Amino acid sequence: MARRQVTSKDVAERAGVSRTTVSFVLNNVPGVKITEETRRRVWEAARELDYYPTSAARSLATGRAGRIGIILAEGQDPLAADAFWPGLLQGVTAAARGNGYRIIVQTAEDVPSHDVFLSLVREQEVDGLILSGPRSDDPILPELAREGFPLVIHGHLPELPFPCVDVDNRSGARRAVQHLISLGHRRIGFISNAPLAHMSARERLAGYRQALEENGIPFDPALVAEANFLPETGERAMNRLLAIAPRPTAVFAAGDVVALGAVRAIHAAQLAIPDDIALVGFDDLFFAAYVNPPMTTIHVPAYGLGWTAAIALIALIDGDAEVPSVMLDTELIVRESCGAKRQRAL
Amino acid sequence: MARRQVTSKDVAERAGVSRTTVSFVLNNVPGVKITEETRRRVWEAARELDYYPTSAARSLATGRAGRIGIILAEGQDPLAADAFWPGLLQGVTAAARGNGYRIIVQTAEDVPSHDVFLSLVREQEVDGLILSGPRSDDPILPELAREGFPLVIHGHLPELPFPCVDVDNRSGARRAVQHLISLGHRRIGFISNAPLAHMSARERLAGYRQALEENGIPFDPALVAEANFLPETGERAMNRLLAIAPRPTAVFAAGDVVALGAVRAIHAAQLAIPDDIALVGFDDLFFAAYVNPPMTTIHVPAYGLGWTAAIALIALIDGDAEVPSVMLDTELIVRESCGAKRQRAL
DNA sequence: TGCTATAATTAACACGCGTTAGTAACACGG
DNA sequence: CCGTGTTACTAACGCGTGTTAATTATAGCA
Repeated sequence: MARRQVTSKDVAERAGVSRTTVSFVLNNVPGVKITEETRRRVWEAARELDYYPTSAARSLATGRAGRIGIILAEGQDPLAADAFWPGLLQGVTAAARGNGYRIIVQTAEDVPSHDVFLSLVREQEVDGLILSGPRSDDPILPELAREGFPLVIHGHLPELPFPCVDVDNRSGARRAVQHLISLGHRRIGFISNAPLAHMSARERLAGYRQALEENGIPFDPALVAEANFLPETGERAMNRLLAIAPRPTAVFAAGDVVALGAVRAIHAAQLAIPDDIALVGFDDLFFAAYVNPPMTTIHVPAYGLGWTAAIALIALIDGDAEVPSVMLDTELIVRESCGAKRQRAL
Repeated sequence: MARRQVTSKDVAERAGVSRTTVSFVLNNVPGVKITEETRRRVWEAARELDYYPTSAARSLATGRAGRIGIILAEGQDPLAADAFWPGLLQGVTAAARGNGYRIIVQTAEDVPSHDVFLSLVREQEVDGLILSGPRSDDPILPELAREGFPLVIHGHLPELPFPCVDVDNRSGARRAVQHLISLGHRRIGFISNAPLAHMSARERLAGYRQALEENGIPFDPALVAEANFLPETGERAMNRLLAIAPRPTAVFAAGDVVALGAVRAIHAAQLAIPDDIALVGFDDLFFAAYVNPPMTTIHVPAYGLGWTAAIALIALIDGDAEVPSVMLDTELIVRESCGAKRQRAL
């Protein structure tokens, strides 16, 4: 039934050479002289026997696993986190495959994060690790930093010397608000994606303020409403903004999920988007194109984040001393909710 | 910097026993008599040295990788596929972790699928494989079947002897249509999620017909419109149904993605959901709760699919001769688009 | 005491690969 | 003829574990 294991010894015998020569040829070891004829015979024997080197043996001999791990933590925003996984994973996979690495994923829902990944490191299952949304208080991280273990953070963790890969939240927010301003709005509300204790929320607020400032619009704290990941909190935040007189003519909701709640609140108030209130979101989660009206939002390059993180990690594994943190740029996706298309049509 | 590798030899020396004893104790090998005192000393030494067995060495010795692979193929429906990944992965991960397995994921976008997973099998990187949305024409699959390689299909592939795990599309569709019928509808349109060449589309259509039949409603082929994964195709299908006189009072869109297009078409025709046309979708993709109006749909248990597939695979790996295919049940999620809540409120 | 059975432990091998240090064959200049 | 290189290869070891077969200590019984 199960086919007999083909080893390099079999290939060696078939080609009439030693196992060493087989290894040299198949791995294309530089600096060893082997006749072209011998090389041919080895390759042919390997092909005929359908030889694949056993990964465990190779790992044991080389001391490298040939795998990188990625820890996917949900944080408090399962909806958005879920929406990012596929792109992130594809980016990591693509970059890793191009460099001969496989991917091990672990999801960390509620368990203490180091339970999930420490054994990966200690058992040498992986050569390096990408942490997406880590608990910054995990006591293992400083230890791994001291050991120089290759590790890349997706997100933000400045107190440790690991390279971080993240999207440029501030410039993205600035871009969104600038768009609204250039459409003529001057009274623009802000709904945070999360409590301001979160770095991403603070950064997006900073981008909002920066855009206002650059256009000489005074910042009004009353126009800032805090939401907390879930659509319901976005709805409540929007209702608070709607109660203000005069009402803002536009709102930047710093996360598509909370923007969904804002949409609901606006419709419940019998107001139209974008005619009564223009709306711009953030994240470009994949439902954004399909809600009513289709949402103008800031696209976050999930695939690019995964790719970049993997490339950075591989550089670390290869021993590069200084691998810099990276902030990826965002993109404004203009759909219907901001009113730009309608305005242009006039 | 990098800490010195701790081997079982170190543990043995520290505990004053042989390496063999260490292995016996730490692996809790049954049938070997070891003094309680010795056991204690070994465990203590292991703990003090922070010993973790190297996975490559263990794999080489045992012949088992301790990993299972999952191939995520997009098929022609990236939107829905993306929405399923996270739940599927979490289910697989949870079941695998509980049984001491790690997860290797490979995404297969456009590349020939066997390029993506054949080396995983041949290099013995994984003890078994879960294929999500495989190309049924891959010539490697019959070969793996002959070898008895542990493999589970997520989806449908009856011509090969692998266990399949899928959702019960027919009973789910029947449930959706039955719901509309029990709300009083008798003229119900059907929009397929995909061309009827696809098994899932045929099964969902069969469920639709079954529900009609069970309620004595004659089947009218004119009320069946074929869509093709994307929202635009759902929009076109809906427009065809809207052109029929008399207009259907309800529509079962056999996929949430095409249902989005249907929503757009209905709104474009200045009709209201559910007042003019009631709508039920399928899949419960996570935007379903947030579109306008919130969509009544059939929930597909992505997590459960992953869990079940992993459990089946582990049974195969453990040598169970007959691992049956499984069809998981669906659940009707009643929201606004079907009109049930409104009706009840009257 | 002497013999046997059992409990406790270990020496030695296997897993399949990469790799270092070495060998044999041969050419070449003097 | 010797000595020195160079080319083309191989013998042998190490990686860190699991496991089989053998060995030594301990108890039981006559």
